[in-house]
Parts: sequence; C-alpha cells; structure tokens
Amino acid sequence: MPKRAALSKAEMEVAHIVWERGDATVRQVLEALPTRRKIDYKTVQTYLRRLESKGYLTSKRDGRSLVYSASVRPRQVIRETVSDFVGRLFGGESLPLVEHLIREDGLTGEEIRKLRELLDELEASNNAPPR
Amino acid sequence: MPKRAALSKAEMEVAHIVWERGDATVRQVLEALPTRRKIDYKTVQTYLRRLESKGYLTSKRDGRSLVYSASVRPRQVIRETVSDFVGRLFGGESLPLVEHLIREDGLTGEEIRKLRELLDELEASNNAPPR
DNA sequence: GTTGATGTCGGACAAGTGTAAGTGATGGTA
DNA sequence: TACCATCACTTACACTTGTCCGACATCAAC
Repeated sequence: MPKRAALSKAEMEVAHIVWERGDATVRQVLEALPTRRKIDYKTVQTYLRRLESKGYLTSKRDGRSLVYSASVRPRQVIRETVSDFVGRLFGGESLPLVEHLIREDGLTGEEIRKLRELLDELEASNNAPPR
Repeated sequence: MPKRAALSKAEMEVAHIVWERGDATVRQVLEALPTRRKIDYKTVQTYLRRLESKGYLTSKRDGRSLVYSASVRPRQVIRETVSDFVGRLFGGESLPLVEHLIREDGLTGEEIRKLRELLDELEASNNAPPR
C-alpha cells in the first residue's frame, strides 16, 4: 500500500464533510462546519489543499472554484484511521470500544434494534460460510 | 472542567499501557510496547513526562525510578477522546462507528453473545427507570 | 574507588498542524 | 468602467509532536 500520511484531526473533520456530500468547494465545507467552530475560509482552504497533497482528495476546476472529492475510498481511509485509533487507545481491542460506545451514548430503541439485526446477520454468516 | 491539552497519538499509546497496568516505570512501558514499535527509552520517557505535565499522570519516586499512574480517571479521558474522534470522523454520530467496528473486526461468537447481553441490559434500563 | 548500566533532568530539533495573512486574478454590479 | 467581493496561490508562523542527545547522579560489581 502506498501509505499516505495520516489525517490530522482538523483534516478528518473536513474530509468527512467532503465524503458526506460527495464533493465540495472550500465555501461549501466552510458552511457545513458547525458554526461554533469559528474558523476562517483561508484555513479551510489550507486543510483541503493539504488533503489533496496527502493524496486523500482530488480537485477539479469549476469556473473560478475548485471542487474537491475523494480520491481514495472513504471506507478504506476510515478503516485505517479507526484501526490506528483502536490500536493506540485500546491496545488493538475493538470490543472495549464498541462497549464503550454502546454504553455511553444513549442509543435509541430504534438503534438498538438495528444493532441487534446486525449481530444476527453477522452470526449467520459466521456459522455458514467456510469463507 | 480544567480542560487538559488533548492526548497525542503516541501519548495515547503509553497512557493506555499505564492504565492497564495500574502503574508503570519508563522501562515497564517500554517493555510493554509492541516490539515492532522500535522506540527509544528516552522517547518513552518524554511521553510520560509530557503526560504528566498535561495532567493525565502523576509520578512518585521509588528508589531511583519514577512510577507513573493515572491522575485523572481513565474512563473519563477515554470518553473525551473517543467523543472528539467520533465528532471529527463521523460527524458526531457514534452508530456508524459501532457498525463499522462490528462489521470489520471478525467478532467471535462469544463476543457477539456478550454484545447482545449488553443490548438487552441497555434496553431494560431504557424502558424502566426514569433515572 | 573506577567502571558500566541505568535513572532523571533539561534541552534540542525537524516535521507536522492549526490558523491565517498577503497578493493578484476574475467576475458581477453601481 | 471602476469597485468590491470572492477565488486561488503563496507564504508565514507559533505551537505541538515524535524522536532523541548530553550531563549528571546512583548503584552494583569488579
């Protein structure tokens, strides 16, 4: 794998926004950021530029503006990033993190149901296929 | 809360080790680190020193050595750290992270059972007590 | 009582990060 | 057409982080 430099915290934030929208200009990212996050246009511009130079995003021109979009599958990036995080803060064990998340964030009944389904599904495919 | 400076990646790693063991000297942390992580004694020393100055650990002397231990409840620190992470990479939604974790890491049947129990428990306390 | 291993205490230092300013092109509007 | 808002591009700059070095103190074993 052509190891990209890791995402910084601020970069994660804007990358997430671009991924959610599919693509975005500097201004769109700025507007999508939570308003409490008082951050300058120029700063967002820098993050996007860095994300591009790290290989996470590409940009194409549209009129005067640049439109950024993923150049690596977000799924993949998320996998790597989460894995690094779990490795460091939980010694590589993801179960404790799952438990933490389930416990700490009051999940709605709806969400609990959803998770239960996911578990069923998993268990089924766990038993069946010799892979 | 007296907002501590956030943990850096390397700091998370060593903090986790100290928490796991209850307490630890520089050398013990060094030895607990995965061997592939080729890192110098002095470097570990620095991380511990910084963790102390950031307010996460305290040290007490034992002979010539310093023994570090948590000075803030790990639970609390983990909560903050995870919350920050989820905020940035998942826009604050923890469910997607839970799903990701459950899906990506092949959980054992045992673990799945455990999670199911946790969900039951949660659901029960969700319905019953007005807290 | 000199030597070597092991500690701590204070730097050090380059790269990475958060945050933005300065400069110049461009396009809509008074 | 002169001006202002808005872009991109370049540059800046202090703080943080990852990584370690040098000096000095101890202690055990020659």
